[in-house]
Amino acid sequence: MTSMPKVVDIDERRHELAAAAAQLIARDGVGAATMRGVAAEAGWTTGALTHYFADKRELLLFTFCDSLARRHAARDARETIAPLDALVRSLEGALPVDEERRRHWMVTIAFCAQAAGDDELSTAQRDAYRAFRAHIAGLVDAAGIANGAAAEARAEQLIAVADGIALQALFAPGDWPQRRQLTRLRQTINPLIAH
Amino acid sequence: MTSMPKVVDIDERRHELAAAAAQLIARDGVGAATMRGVAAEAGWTTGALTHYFADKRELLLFTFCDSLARRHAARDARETIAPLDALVRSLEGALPVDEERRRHWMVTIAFCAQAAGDDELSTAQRDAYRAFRAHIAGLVDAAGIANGAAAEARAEQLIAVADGIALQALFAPGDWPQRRQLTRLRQTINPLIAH
Amino acid sequence: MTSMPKVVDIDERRHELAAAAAQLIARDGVGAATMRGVAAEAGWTTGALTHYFADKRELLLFTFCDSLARRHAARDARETIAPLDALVRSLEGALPVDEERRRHWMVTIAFCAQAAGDDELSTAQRDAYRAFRAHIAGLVDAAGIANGAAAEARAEQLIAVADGIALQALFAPGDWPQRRQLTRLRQTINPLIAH
Amino acid sequence: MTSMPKVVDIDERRHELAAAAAQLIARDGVGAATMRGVAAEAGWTTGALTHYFADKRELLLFTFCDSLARRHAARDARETIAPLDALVRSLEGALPVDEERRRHWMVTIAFCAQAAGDDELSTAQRDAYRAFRAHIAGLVDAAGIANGAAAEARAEQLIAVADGIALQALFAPGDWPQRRQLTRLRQTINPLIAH
DNA sequence: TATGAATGAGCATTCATTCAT
DNA sequence: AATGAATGAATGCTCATTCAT
Repeated sequence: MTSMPKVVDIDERRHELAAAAAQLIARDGVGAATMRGVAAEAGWTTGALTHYFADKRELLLFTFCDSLARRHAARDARETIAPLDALVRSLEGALPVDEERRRHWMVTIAFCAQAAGDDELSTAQRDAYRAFRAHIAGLVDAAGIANGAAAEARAEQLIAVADGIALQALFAPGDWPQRRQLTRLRQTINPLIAH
Repeated sequence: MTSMPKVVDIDERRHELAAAAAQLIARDGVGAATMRGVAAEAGWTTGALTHYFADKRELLLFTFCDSLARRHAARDARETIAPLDALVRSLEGALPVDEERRRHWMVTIAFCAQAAGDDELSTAQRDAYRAFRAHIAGLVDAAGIANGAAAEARAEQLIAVADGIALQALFAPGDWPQRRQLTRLRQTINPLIAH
Repeated sequence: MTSMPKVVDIDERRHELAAAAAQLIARDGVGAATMRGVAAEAGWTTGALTHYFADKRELLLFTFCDSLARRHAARDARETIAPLDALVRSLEGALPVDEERRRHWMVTIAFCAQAAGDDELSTAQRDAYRAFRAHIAGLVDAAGIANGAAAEARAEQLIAVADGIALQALFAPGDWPQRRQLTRLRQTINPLIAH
Repeated sequence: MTSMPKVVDIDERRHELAAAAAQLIARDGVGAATMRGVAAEAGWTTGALTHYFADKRELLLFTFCDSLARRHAARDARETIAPLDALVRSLEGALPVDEERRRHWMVTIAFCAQAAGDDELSTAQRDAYRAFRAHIAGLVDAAGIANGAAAEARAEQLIAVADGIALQALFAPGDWPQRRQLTRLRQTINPLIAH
C-alpha cells in the first residue's frame, strides 16, 4: 500500500477563496481585494492563495465566473416550473434582494471597472451577458410571449428593467428594501410578459 | 522685489485633471487611475496634482461629481423645450452612445466599485441618484404623465429602463451601436410615457 | 503487513539532481536555479529534492563538487598515458570545448558568485583549486619539466593560461570554437612544457 | 526669478548606487545584492533606488558597465607612458591586487552568472571583452611586438595569462598576496612581450 | 520514498504622499 | 505655482522550507 499525499479538493478550495474575494469586494470595495486581504478573509496565508490562483487577475476572473455560476445554479434548481414563472424568477434573481445577490452585483461592478482595457476580462463579461440574454430569450419563447428575434428583443427589455432596478437598489440600498424592488419589477415587466 | 504669482484658474485646472482621470478610468480601468498616471495623462507632474487635490480620494470624488455635472449641464442646456421631449432626451442622455457618455458610465461604475465601505463616497453616489430621480420625476409631472408618488414611481421605471439598456451596451459595446440603444429605449419607454 | 521500501540508489539520485541544477545554471543563469526549478528540470517535485539535500546551500555545494568530480573522473580515466600527454590533456580539460565542460565552468562561476561571504563555500572552492594545482604540479614533476617549488610555479602558469583562455571562450563563445581554444592553448603552453 | 526644484546630479547618484551594489556583491555575494540591500548600503531607501534605475536588471547592468568604466579610466590616466609599459600596466590592472580591482572581478563574475540566458547582458559582457582585447592588441602593436592578426593572437595570450592568474588569486586570496600575483604575471608574460 | 499543500519571510516593484527648492 | 526627489508602506509574487499523508 503506497502512502498518499494530503488530499485536497482543489475546486472546493477555489470556490472558498473566491467567496472570500467576493465578500471583500462587496463589503470594502475593489481596493480592499488584495491578495493578502483575500487570504486573510478566507483564513489562509498568501502563499496558499497562489497554489490555487496563478495571479491576482486569475483570482478576479474566477471570482466573477464563480459568482455567475452560483446564480446559474440557483436558476437551474427550479427548471421544472412553468416557463413564465421561471422567467419572472430569473429576473427577480437579478435583484440585490439578499446578501448573496448583492455580492454578485458588487463583483460584477468591480469586474467591469477592472475589465476596461483588458481583452480577456472584457470577453468574459460580454459572454456572461450574452448567455443571460439567451437564457431569458429561451424562456420568453417557451412561455409563448414572443419568438425568434422578437424574443431576443423582449429579453433585452426585460433584462434592462431588472438590471436598472438592481442598479438603483445598489446605489441607494436604504431606499430599496426587498419588497419595493420586487414590486417595482413586477409592475414594470407585467405589460412585457403578457400574451 | 515683488513677484506676481502666476494667475491660474484653479477650477479650470481641476476640471482638466478630472477629465484626464475619467479618460484613464474609461480606457484602462480603475487600476490605471494612479496619481502618476492621471498627472501624466493631463501633461503635469505628480506634485502639481497635489496642489489641486489633497489626496487620491478627493480626486476620485471630484472626478465623479464633475462627470455628473457635465451631464447635468448637457441636460440644462435644453430646458426650454417641451417637458415630454426633455424627459426623453434626459433618458437618452443616460445611454453610452458617445465617448463622453461612455466615459461617464465608466466613472460611475469605478466610483461604485470604490465606494463600498466608504460612507462619504456612498453618500455622494446615493445623492446623485436621488437628484436624477427627482429631475426625471419633475419632468414626468410637468409632462402630465403622473404626479406625486406616482410620478416618482414612474421615474424609477423609466430610469430603470435607460440604465438597464446602458449597462447592456456597456458590457457588450459591439452588440449595441447608437441606433440600437435608442430604438430599444424608445420602444420600451413608449408605453410608460403615454398619457 | 510489511511493506518493502522502494530501493533507491541515493547517490545516483543526488548526481541526477545535481546534473539538473548544473544544466539550469548553465542555460538560464544562477537566478533560475531555484529548488522548484531544479526539481522540475529533473522530473521530480520539490519535496523529493529535500529528501536528498537538506537545503539549497547543500544542493549548490554538492552540484559544484559533483561537477568537479566528473572532471576528475575524466582525467583519471587516462592515467596510464605518458605524464606529458596527461598534462596537456588535463589542461585541455579545463577549456569549455563541449557542453559538459561549459556547464562545469558555469557552475564554477555561479558558485564563486555565491561563495563570497560564505566561509564553507569559499573553502570548498579554494580546496578544489589547490587540488587541481597539486595534480598539475605532480604531472609537471613526473614529466620531468620541473620539480618542487618550481613545479608548483609552473603549474600555476599553465593553469593560468588554460583558465584565461577558458574565460575568454566563456564570455564570447561565438569567437571561440573548439579548434581555436585548443590551438591558442597549445601555442601558449608549448614554451612552458619544454624541457 | 522663478524657484527651481532641488537639483540632483543624476549621474553621480547612479555611480554612487552602483558602487554600493558592487561593494555588496564583492563582500556578500550576488545573493546579497537585493534592492533593499543596495539601497541600505548606499544610505538610501528602496524608493530612491527606483528613481535612478527602472529595475534590478538595469541596476546590475549599470553596475557592471560602471565598474568597467572605472577600470578604463584608470588605464587612460597613464596613456602618455611608453606602449610597453602601458601594456604591462594594463595587464597588471586585471589582477585583483587591491579592493577596487577585486570588486571589479567579483562584479564581473556575478554578472556572468546572471547573464546566462539573457541576451542583453550576454552582449554587454562580450562587448566589454572585445574592447579589452582590442585595447591590448593596440598596445602590442604600438610596442612593436606584433601586428595585425598576430597582435590579436598575442593579446589573447597575454589576457589569458592575466585573467588566469586573477582567477586563481580570486579563488584562493590567502595564497596570492599582491607581490605574488605581480611576480607570476611578469614571469609568465615576459617571453610573450619580448621583441 | 515521495507528494504537494501550506507556510511565511523576503523579494522587486508600485504608489500615494511629503517637501525642499 | 510647479517641480521632481525622496519616503516608506503596501502590493503582487516568489521561494526555501516544513509537514501531514
